[in-house]
Amino acid sequence: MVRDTVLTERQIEVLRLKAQGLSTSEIARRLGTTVANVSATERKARENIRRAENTLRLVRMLEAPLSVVIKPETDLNEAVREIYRRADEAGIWISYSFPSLAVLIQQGAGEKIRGRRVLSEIEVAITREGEVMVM
Amino acid sequence: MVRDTVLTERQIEVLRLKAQGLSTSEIARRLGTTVANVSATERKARENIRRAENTLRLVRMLEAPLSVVIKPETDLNEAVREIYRRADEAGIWISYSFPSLAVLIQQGAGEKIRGRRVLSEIEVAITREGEVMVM
DNA sequence: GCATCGTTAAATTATAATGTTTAATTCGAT
DNA sequence: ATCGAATTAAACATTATAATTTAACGATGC
Repeated sequence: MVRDTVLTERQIEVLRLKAQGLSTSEIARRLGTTVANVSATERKARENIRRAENTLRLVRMLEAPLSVVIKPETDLNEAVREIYRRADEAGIWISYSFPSLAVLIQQGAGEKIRGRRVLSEIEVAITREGEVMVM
Repeated sequence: MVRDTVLTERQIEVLRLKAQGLSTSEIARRLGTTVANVSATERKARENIRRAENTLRLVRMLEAPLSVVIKPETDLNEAVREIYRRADEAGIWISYSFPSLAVLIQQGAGEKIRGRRVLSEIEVAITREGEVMVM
């Protein structure tokens, strides 16, 4: 990894040629390999990019100065109120309105919330910048 | 990798405990291993995080709609003017002043520039947002 | 139907990264 | 100077990921 990224030289080369508008078969011809190979390589490259994004998000969460644990059986509205309260105590200004924060948590929690009821424990991280993330 | 990141479970665990303020030896005790092991694991974790950052920067460069190639023997000031000119043509507003752009390029180019003289070819990518990156 | 183009799956080989230990080293503070 | 805490290096076994091929599958246009 010459550039010190999570992509291999091959993956970078494929992405570069794709970005230049070349078709998969053209890239395959240039690199002297099969279309299937190029396609698979591009796929892995994009997986790695997604992983890199997830990594930075996780790190932000780990570094978050405040984490709020929502217990099972809590109502979603109560959970949101709790988050506001705790952030307030910590002197952090949440950058979301009540409804949009509720949506954010509902989506981030996935199966851990059904309707407005919290089914299993959720950990919510709040960054210094008021960003809210579900762990 | 449960969270689909470039970090391993072990690395995440070490980072989490570190973020909670535990000392290396406390973490070692908890994880049932040596201090050296924890230290090395944390180091690798941070390397991976840096790689993730570099990856996203590279991807932004690859997706950049404009790339300017600076030839050897060019004067740094001329290079900067060239970048402004080409961005202008492409309807992109460079978000840097002349001097700060010169500094940015000088730093990004490393050994490729000595003083104000470009020694070997430099490729500069310009994003839609006017961000400038040396490839 | 049948080319064309691309994606996906499975299997294999090659390559690279991880976790771990031991020992040596660095760094601050006292 | 030395004590405690942390980092680094070297070496190894283990595990994970990459690249590649072949074959099958899925669209899309004619």
